[in-house]
Amino acid sequence: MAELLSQAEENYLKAIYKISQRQGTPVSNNSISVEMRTSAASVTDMINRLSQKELIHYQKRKGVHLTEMGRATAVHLVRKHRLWETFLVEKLNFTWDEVHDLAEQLEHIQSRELINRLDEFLDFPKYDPHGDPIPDRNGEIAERQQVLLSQLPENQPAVVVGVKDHTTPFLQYLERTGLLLGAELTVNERLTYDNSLQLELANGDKLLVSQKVGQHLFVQKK
Amino acid sequence: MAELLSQAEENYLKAIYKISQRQGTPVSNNSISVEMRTSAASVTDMINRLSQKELIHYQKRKGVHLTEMGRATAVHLVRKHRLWETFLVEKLNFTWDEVHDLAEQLEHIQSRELINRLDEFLDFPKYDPHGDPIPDRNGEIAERQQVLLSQLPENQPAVVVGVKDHTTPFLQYLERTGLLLGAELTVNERLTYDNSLQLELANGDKLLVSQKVGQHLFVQKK
DNA sequence: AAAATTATTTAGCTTTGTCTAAATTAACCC
DNA sequence: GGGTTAATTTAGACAAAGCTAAATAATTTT
Repeated sequence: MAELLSQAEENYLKAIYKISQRQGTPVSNNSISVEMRTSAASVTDMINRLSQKELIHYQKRKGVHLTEMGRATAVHLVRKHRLWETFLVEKLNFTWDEVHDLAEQLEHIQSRELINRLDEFLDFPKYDPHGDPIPDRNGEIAERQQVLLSQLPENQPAVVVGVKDHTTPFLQYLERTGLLLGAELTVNERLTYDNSLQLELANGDKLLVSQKVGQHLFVQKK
Repeated sequence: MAELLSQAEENYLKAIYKISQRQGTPVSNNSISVEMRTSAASVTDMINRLSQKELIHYQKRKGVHLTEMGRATAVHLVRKHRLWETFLVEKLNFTWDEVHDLAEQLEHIQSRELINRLDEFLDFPKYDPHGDPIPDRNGEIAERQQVLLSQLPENQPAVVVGVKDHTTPFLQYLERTGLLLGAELTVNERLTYDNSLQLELANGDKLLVSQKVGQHLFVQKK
């Protein structure tokens, strides 16, 4: 699938994959340079190297998209990242807001066998601690029919299944308010003044959350 | 203790530490280039960089020795390497001859906290799967009064506690013959013709091993 | 002690991956 | 449709880590 790629090459592939998931394809030089916090000139260099290796297709000044091989490599990186995050939280008791940077390092470890054994050790988890799906060893990704909390109809029971914002402050907010993965809730009322949401949790607790929170939490209807 | 070192710098420190353990100090440019399988010119370059950072002391054409900081860094790398090996064998069911290369990668992951939690997860092991001592978080190394099997007096009961040769063929030889860590044995007879050893295991099995094997197995008297 | 061998350093080159500044091309706006 | 702005590429530099070949120093041999 992939020869030996440098960490830099892997990071670019991941960035391109991430952007294309968000904004579709083709992916511009500019969006990559923003995502990677690097100069546009560096991106041009790397685009040439990755094209050379047939991991991406590039049309001058048009933008980039991943080849099948590039996509598979990116998906495998995502698999590694999410399995390591799961390991760190489940086995080493890190909290979900601490694990991202560590997983960024660990995802570059080269060994198919290691990852497959880690997967088995963790009992083949389908989702990571943030609710993101973990690609299986064939690159298949379990998609879930989830919806943003902000789009949930009133009085529709639902379960929290993921976050759209992975930053520490948001994760800590959820920690404090108890809106963790698996929490069951319904929207009692949508307040039109500022689009905040009046929630009711399974235990009867009521909680008022801002529009911003509603737009960053994924829920699944029950 | 250590600022951020590159993997190359870390590998050189480890090599210097390893050689100085084996052959004492100072460590020559040449021995480093042999150990690292790299050119003497590259070693000269790196020696200059590491001196600059005060990780080693160097006197032109005399040789190198680690500073306190350099030694602490090397010991911490050894700690990481051996803890990861232990993890791979104990938790992911790798065999002891498979784990070295993987640990070489994993030992460069930068996080004190990760290693301390891994240590705890593994229940603070004192020795790795090859019987080598694991430095604790303060860099203390449990030394053992071990002796080479070839130096064990006849009829002195002993336990296998470590290997001096970490290569796959040797480890697989031990696997096949049952001479694993923890095996109890006595030397019944030393055959002067070729210095091979007639062993008797705890279960009564007899086993003839070559001089070479005797010189690569550590045992502890009972 | 001179010659031969071995070890070390220097010089110069290569590849990665980064940068800034300048030049070019594309896109947008009035 | 011409001008302004934004995006992209080119050119030229730099640092890290490696290499080979040549020069120099140290050690061993005879």
